[in-house]
Amino acid sequence: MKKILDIISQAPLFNGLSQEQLGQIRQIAIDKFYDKGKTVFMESDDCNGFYIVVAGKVKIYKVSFEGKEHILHIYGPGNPFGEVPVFSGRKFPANAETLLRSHLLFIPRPAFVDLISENPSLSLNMLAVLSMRLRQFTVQIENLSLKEVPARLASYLVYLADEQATGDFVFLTISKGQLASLLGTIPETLSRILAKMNKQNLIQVEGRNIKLLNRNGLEELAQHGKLQ
Amino acid sequence: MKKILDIISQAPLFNGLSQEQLGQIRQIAIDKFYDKGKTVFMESDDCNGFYIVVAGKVKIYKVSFEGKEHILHIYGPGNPFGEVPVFSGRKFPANAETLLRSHLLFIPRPAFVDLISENPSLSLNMLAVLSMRLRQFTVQIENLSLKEVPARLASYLVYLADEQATGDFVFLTISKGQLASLLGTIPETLSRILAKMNKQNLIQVEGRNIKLLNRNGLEELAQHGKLQ
DNA sequence: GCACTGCCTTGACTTATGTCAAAAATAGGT
DNA sequence: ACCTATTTTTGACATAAGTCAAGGCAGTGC
Repeated sequence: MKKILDIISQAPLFNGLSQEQLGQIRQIAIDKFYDKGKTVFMESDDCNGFYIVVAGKVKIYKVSFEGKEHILHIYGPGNPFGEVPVFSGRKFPANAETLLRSHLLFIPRPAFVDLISENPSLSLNMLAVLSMRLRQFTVQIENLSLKEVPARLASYLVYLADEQATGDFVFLTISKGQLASLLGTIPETLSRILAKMNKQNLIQVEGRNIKLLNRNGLEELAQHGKLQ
Repeated sequence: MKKILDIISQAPLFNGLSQEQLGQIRQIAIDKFYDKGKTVFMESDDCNGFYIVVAGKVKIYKVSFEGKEHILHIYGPGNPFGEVPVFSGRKFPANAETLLRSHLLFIPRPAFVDLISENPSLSLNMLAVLSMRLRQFTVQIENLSLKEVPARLASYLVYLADEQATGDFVFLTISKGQLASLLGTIPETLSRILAKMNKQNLIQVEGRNIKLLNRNGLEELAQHGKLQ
């Protein structure tokens, strides 16, 4: 119990809330446990609340008519997801599935709406979370429509290196197939591009460990990038 | 003055606010007038407030390194834009430019944050607006990564027909070049696809007037669409 | 009426990326 | 350690969509 409060208190959404307010949130939250590969909700399901990841990993994704899948986000501990229909009404806009055995908190809509109406700082936090999402989507759309796959990959690798703060070593926490889906492409294409980057001494791939050999080159590629 | 209040009172953002609250908003708002084709803000500009369209039309867009442009939204009267950095801090994530001579309201950030902290219904409205945007972006990303251009165009035409509620007649309020950019493609490709749809008796194009001849066919194309 | 400008269309060509199929490598469970 | 299932890589091929270039059309102003 203690631990859960620790995790949610570190989430941006609950940033700066008092112990009492956090307690209120814990009160209305419902624990949910899922095995790996389980569906949390499906696009067009009715929504009566949203979720927060306590432990594990969840992918949010869309599926095309032909069954091809595009991953929109992958969320880990501290991240909320599924909030959109809480405020816009309607159904979930995408699907959610666990990538690992996961512990989630479910926050029922009515109680949360009450809470947010009474706590300006909570509503400002939520506005900040949604705004950050919009910002990320803007980048995703830019990438998809204005950049080619090598540029998207380069940009993702540099982003990962910064986030993991492990110098020039990057570890993929998801499979390459999932990475392909996240970048809006297919495993074959990703594999070929990784091989090319390898050959050009931009990176050095060993399974899920990737070493960035030429950060400047990658950053340039991320911006206006062709890869011969 | 009266008219402006009418317009903003109809915006979803200010839905259900009292006359007094609307008055408060009008008080902090600053009128701005722009000729056609003027820049309202640029990506990475600092943000100290957001805008609402009173009259005219504004495009929100991204530009690639090579200068190619992708339109994210086109907003008309009643629509707010540029709110993201108000809540997430940081700079504007995209560019804004008027497509027509336009009258905008500028809402300064500090005054608005005060207002929203004191008005739960305003903050819930704002959450709803941002959530709707996220929903739209989800669809855009799905379209860009999982559908081909003919499907995106078909889906846009059907959407327009519904929105304009003019039966099977659609009028493009933007140039075909801009439509191409909105669909994430280029004018040449759009032109060719329109010609193909014409030949297959799905639509009948006459300048900016398009008649939908086979709505079912278009809807099917929008979902799993190949166009031979 | 005529030229000018911007927008749209058409054609020939290139290319990035997807598809299909098979082999190779890796991971997981017993 | 072994076997199976999944993931990844590689190859040959197909194709959607971009590039470049030229011509047509439409509206505007002189």
